[in-house]
Amino acid sequence: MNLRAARGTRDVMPPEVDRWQRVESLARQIFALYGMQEIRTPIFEDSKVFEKGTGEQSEIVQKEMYRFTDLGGHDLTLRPEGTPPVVRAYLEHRLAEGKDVTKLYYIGPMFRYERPQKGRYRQFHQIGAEAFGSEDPAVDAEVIEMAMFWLKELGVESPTLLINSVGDQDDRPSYMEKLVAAQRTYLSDLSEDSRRRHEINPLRVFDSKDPRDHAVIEKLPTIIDHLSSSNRDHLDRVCGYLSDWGVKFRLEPHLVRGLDYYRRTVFEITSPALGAQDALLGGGRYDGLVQQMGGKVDAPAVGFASGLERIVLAMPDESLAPPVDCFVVTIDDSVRAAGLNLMWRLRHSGIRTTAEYQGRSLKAQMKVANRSAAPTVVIVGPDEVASGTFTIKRMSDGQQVSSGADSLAEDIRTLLASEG
RNA sequence: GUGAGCGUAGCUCAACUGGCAGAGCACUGGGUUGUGGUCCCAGCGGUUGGGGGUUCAAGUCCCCUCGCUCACCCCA
Repeated sequence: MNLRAARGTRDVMPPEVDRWQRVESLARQIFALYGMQEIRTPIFEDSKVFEKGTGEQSEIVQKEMYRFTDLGGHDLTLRPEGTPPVVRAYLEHRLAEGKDVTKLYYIGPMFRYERPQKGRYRQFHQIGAEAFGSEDPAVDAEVIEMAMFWLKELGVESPTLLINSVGDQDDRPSYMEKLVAAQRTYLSDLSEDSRRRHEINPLRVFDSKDPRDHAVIEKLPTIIDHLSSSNRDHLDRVCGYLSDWGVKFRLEPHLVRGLDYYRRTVFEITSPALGAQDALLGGGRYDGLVQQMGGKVDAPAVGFASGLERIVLAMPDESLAPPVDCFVVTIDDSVRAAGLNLMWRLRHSGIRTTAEYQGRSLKAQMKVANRSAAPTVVIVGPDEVASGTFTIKRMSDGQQVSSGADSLAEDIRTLLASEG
């Protein structure tokens, strides 16, 4: 085997692709109920979009980007996440200058150069949603509730919603001082990785999976206890709406996000059906990002991104529907053209139809039909062509009925329906 | 970037302390006229991931390399 999909990429083959289509179509359907509209941004952007948006110091920009110079000398990057391109488009098309709340969602591939493992690929796919232009906690709650509604309709296995607030410029700086000071006193008890986090991004110490760190983490001050009164109120109101709308969640003071732009509300939805990479979806409020990316004034915003590979992993197996309704078999070459003609008519009457194309025997054609999972077979032979009456066979029980060329589609539909 | 495990037929896997590469499933043909699935018969299918070494002899032992998987890390 010589050519293979590149490391960290994979083909989504039938029938798995049915599940992907279901995830996507249900997202479109449900997000529309919240007034969301789709945006399609380019797969690659000027690298500055991610340096300014994702953050120059972030792990993603530092070591995970598919970054290249094109033939014209432009510094470009395959998008590692969806939010910065959407913000860029939001600004480029002057949406920030109106007062309306803008709700956008996107579906598409993202790229990060990481070691592949369960639920983690170098090309992966996200569905994300962003709401710009309001700091009403109702919008935070609405976006979260929408995500939960969607996952519930998809039947994903026990999604768990975690919520926290990471504060903003009013309360975060003084909290960070306390946190760093506290971490410093326990420095020798922390793992090497957490000591590094302490230097680069102290909040992420809370994310450590190293058991040695857990004891220290328990003793560190949490931001939720140091929120300003207005940020505490914002969080309480988000939680209040969620409770009103029947969304179960857990307040998790240790929840932090990897991206630096989050302010106030952060949330994550996990599922036990996954491995170590158990976050199905994550997001939060990112007031300030619009301005940081060049907006004359800021537009507050809140959104999330979900990983499709992970959602599909967490979905239940469902019995797959047959890919066709009918299979046409022809007894010999003399009736081949008549058979193909019948197939053409069926398709134009809305019956999904296929046939065998290797010129094999009737028996072999029947085997192919059986393998195709087509629920019905139309048999075309010299007698049928002469009389204009064809035989429809229902594969589940072998029952056969005769039908004229004009009533064939209708009779197939009847047979399919009576099967239940 | 770090660590561990694993690479044998299309798939799932066998092959004792080194001794003729196998099975099941799948696939192809047949079991007498124009009917699939179950059953029976026959058949196709392999540089044992690749390269080197040790040996009379390597799927098996050693070295290198490539790939896959899981975890760390990162995050969706």
